[in-house]
Amino acid sequence: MPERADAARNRAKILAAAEELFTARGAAEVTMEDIARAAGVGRGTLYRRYPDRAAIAVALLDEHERRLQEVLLRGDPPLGPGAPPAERLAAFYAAMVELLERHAPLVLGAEVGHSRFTTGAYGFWRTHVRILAEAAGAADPDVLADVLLAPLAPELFLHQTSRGVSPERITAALRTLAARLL
Amino acid sequence: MPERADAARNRAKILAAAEELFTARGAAEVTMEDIARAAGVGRGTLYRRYPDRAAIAVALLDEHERRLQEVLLRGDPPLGPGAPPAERLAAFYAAMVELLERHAPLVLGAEVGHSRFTTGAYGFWRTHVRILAEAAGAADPDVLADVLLAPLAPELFLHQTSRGVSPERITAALRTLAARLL
DNA sequence: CCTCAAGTGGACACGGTGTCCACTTGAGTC
DNA sequence: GACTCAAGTGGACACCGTGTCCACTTGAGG
Repeated sequence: MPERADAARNRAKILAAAEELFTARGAAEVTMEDIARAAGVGRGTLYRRYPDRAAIAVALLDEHERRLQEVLLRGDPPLGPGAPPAERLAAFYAAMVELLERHAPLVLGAEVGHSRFTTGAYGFWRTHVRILAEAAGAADPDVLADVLLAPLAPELFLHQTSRGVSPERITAALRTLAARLL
Repeated sequence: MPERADAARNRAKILAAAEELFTARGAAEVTMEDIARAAGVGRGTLYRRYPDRAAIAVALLDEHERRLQEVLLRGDPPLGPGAPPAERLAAFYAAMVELLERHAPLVLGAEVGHSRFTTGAYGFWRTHVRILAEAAGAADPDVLADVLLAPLAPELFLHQTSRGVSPERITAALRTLAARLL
């Protein structure tokens, strides 16, 4: 059965309020109660849908990530299939940096707790990179995939940019990483 | 003025109790109150020295890290000065993986909050790696240093080992990383 | 208009945090 | 060995965020 009209309205209010708060203050500084109040909704209503902040951040990110995942699977090269692995990896890095740039607070919010590696998205990125590593004939692609994804950790991205490092420099460094390793 | 005798005794009790609890349950599952009780000490006494769990974990790690830092600065090659950058980086990776293997719960505990990059130790590792990158003539060593350190994130290490990846495989993957990039 | 399941919201109990302050204890002094 | 007092101690307290629970409201289909 479909969602009731008022429920859908509240879901939208919650997501809008949460996105606003996350980007304004950073996910760590936002409580469930803040979100409920900002959305004009009771705490019970909030918990009915989202067990914690991470779930809300994941919901907010979902759309953006899905789009990138789609392109990786079926888009044009070099992001999509067709280009040599090293170039595809470099393109993937560039896309991820851009995603971090736009949604870093959300990505970080999605990792409340220790969720980073257990989230569905990480599994997807991991598989993608592992397949690239395999295609390039790398030794132990399974471990290499994690190593290649490590520099995309959102805390690192935030730390670098807060130190004044531009996203472009990060992308450039990752491009050489891709070129050297695959 | 030096520390009073009872104070020193309590500090020792606190550190011993904390180390035990951290390794037994993982830092996230240990409260300040747990530590105080296990050490047979009041909460006030605990807070007098350590504002939070991270401070305790840092104190516990300090000794181990100092030893490695000493070797990096003044030990024999390839860890110490003298060997080519790529080899020194590989040796550093191996030493860090070993340190993670032995003290992963502590390293993770030391990162409660977002401290990873603001801790003194990270700065040291970062400088070390940056100098190696410079010596190897890499472009933008400043950014590369962070990228090269990213695969040593303790959460990643724990995730990998919990998936059944042996520390040796991790070290091997990092060795090729070092060889290719410097 | 009626019904009832879906949805709502706030009260509540719980657990951890960090502070505060009255008390105790150790170490120098004579 | 008694005296002094700053350093050190510990537990009571107030606060905050979490997650649950349940009596009430609301919307959609008959």
